[in-house]
Amino acid sequence: MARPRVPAAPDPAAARLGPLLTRRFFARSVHAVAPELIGATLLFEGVGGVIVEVEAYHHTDPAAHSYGGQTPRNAVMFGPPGFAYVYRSYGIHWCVNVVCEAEGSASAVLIRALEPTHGVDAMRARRGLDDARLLCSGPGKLTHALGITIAANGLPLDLAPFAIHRRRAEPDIVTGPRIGITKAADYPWRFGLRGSKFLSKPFPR
DNA sequence: GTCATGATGATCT
DNA sequence: GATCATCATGACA
Repeated sequence: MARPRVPAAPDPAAARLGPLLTRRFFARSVHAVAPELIGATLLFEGVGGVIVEVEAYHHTDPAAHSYGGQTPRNAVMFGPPGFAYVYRSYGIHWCVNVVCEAEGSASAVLIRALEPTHGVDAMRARRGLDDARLLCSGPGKLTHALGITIAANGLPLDLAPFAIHRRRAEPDIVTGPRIGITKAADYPWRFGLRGSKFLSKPFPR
């Protein structure tokens, strides 16, 4: 069925930002940080939205980039928490992670989808799309929409151009298996905002 | 709606 | 040479 293409209006409630998340927030287990990022607002140069989908990658996890040890690509994951780890995916896209836990623990949360709330016109221009549901509904899409590239690799998340604001209310969170991986594909380390129209894929029910 | 496929480059064997 | 933490497109139902 061809649904009429109606761009979703930004949720006015989502625009009420909580305080900035500081490095201390990220200095905890990825399994604690990942679900708490759902509902937070990620901005890059003032453009972004509400985080509606993330995945946790722990250094003991065969699917994590850090699993095989430190390399030039994943070096930021081995550094202190509260910094951005950006890598190229499939030779084409950029993906952004937030480094968690402690220096050397090499654990991170992949930001997979946003509900666009800030700078939506800029995102539409970069992506060449109107439908807000498609602007940031995937890890490669959201970096394109926000203008995040390898230049952001290693930048602190609590200073410009990044800002992540704490959520105001406790969201209804769904969990499920992660997307697009072959190793450890059964770990339920994908977290999402239940019922969101801005997910990269629906959660299995 | 589902499914298959090509693009494209760093990393690793 | 194979493997990717992906996306857009086009065939088909």
